[in-house]
Amino acid sequence: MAQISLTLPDGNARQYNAGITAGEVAADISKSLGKKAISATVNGAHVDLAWPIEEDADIAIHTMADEEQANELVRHDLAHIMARAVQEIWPDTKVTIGPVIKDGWYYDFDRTESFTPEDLATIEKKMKEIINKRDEVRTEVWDRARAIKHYQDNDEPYKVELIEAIPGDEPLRMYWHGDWQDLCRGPHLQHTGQVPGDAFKLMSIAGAYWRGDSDRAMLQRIYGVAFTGKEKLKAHLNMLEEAAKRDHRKLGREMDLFHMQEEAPGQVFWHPNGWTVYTELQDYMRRKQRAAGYVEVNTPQVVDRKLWEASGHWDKYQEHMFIVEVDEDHAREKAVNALKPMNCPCHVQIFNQGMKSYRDLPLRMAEFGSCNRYEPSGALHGIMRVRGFTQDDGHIFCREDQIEAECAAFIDYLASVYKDLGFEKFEIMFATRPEKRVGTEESWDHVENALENAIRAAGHPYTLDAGEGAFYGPKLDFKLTDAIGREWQCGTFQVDPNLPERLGASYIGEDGSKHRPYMLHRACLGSFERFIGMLIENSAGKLPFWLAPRQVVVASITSEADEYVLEVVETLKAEGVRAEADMRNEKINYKVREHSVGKVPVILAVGGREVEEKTVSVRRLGQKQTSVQALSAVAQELAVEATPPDLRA
RNA sequence: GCUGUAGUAGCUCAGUGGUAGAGCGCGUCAUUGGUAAUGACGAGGUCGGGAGUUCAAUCCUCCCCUACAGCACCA
Repeated sequence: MAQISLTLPDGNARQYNAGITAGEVAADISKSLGKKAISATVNGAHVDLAWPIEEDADIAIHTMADEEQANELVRHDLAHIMARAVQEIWPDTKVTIGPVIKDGWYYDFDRTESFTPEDLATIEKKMKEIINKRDEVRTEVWDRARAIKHYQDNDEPYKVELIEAIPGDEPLRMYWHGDWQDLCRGPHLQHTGQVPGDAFKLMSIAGAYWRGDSDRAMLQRIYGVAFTGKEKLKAHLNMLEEAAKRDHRKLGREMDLFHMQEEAPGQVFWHPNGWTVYTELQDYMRRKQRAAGYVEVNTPQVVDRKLWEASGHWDKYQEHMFIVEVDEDHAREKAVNALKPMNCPCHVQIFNQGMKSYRDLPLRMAEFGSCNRYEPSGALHGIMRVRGFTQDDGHIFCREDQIEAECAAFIDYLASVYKDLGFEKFEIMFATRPEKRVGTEESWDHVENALENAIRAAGHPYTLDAGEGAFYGPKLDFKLTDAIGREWQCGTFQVDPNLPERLGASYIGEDGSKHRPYMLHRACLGSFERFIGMLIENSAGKLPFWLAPRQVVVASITSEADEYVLEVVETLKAEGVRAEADMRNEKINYKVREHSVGKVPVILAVGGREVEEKTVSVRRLGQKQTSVQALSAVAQELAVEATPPDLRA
């Protein structure tokens, strides 16, 4: 029998007969490792302990202490165990697929009856029984024909389809958890008892399309989360609770920022507090973009379909546009209009007015553009995904040789804005040509190269997101990570050779003849609505002082201080601080609680002593201790904090 | 849009085939207090909309709207 050499992570090599399994290697290294081992990585591939190794390889044996591998195995085995539990309880259920995802797994089932939330407890109970049985996990390699026959005989049509879709004719791996069998790539644990029975939880049931295709059957998906230990599960559930507390819809109500109602689905009624945040942010962005060399414009809301036909949007997005037709009795002539779903075609109209010279380029045009899109009802989510929104939109008309510098300048601009708003780090995704696209391959090659060179030149790391570009051109997407680790795509930078062509934009070059400009679409916040929603969730409502809608409440402790309360408020207002008086006949405890719930960053309490001494008792949101300070000093300090970051000395 | 769940007072929610209840909030009065809820009293709802079954519907059935979770979508 041939000898092979297996190299351990510490560099030591051991000799074995070819065909030895990783489990046997583990047991050979030490008895305890043999017991604790759960899987192995062989030449970079994560495999079962029962997997035979036929040639020289690097090998690492994993135990439950190897978080990454252990989580994968636990979640993967739980997917199988759950599917087995479901089929044991409801034998007429058809199985499909059940992959591992972040924090857990899901499994999609086809069953006539709907699962109910109560069913989850039943399934969980059954799963624990299976785990307690410590059933062996077996694997066999079958050829395709046998596997297909097996699933046909067992009336599992989805599995048949899956096998038929696997390219090539390599043999398939079949796994058994006890008597229950599934087609699977592996790897798995050795027996069901290795899965921690107290570190998983079934979370929810939802519909999901078979193979992610909305034209195909709707299956029932059950989601679960799982970890290697129950403390980790607990920590995860706490995190979810924490996230729920930050929900912008809840905070939006508690802080009296905005509301939404049935009569205007997907549109925001901004209340005074929320609108203060909005306008404060908009004022900031206006200063920033002016400083970055943009000219600001404004364009119509209701635009004839002819323009959308010319731009190509009518064809592609008609169903997602609000169509506006004036009543025939009133209209002088019949016209079909659409609420603008985007600003780009309108900006080209401005560009097209008069002759442009190469000397005018790059022309950076910005608009706080209000757009309306008829988003599918299921897509709406608070103020994060709405039907009426305002983008911090901008289009740069430029020559090809200017793309690189404009891209670099935009990344600087965006980094500076994000930093001011409390996000030090962001990620760049480089999205390339999608399947459905316009333009020639040469043009795509060209523009993708130009954009990639531009990011490289900007010296920022990026991740390739192949096939995710816009239909007209490649793009960069900018992702922020919030305080509890969630990612948000906000900024974008897109190169578009298509729209200037379609809408006939041109400039006169140095050579005296007409040329096509490139159009760069870019946004930093994305939309004010979404970004504010994200800011609320990121800060759990504790917005930075300069953005906080109610910055200071001056609360009287006794009515004797009322006059002084007003004086303090006036002093602060004169310093540009948003201050208000609370002289209600309530106890100070009550006022402190109410304004704390309302996320007011600073409460200044004043009673007899403060009136005497011209001081205020300062209480910062979230802090228990207070400090008594001179009014003048506090006013100066708060004036600095109230200044937007770009205006600070 | 699809699957599922839900909609009762401003908010959070209980409840019932015989036209509704709590806590908070709101109003009035008393209370003048020292950093996350002072007390008493009071007002407030055609039970999401429409149709049907029934002597009788907030409750049962059907349709619609909206929200929530996920999927699909996101110029």
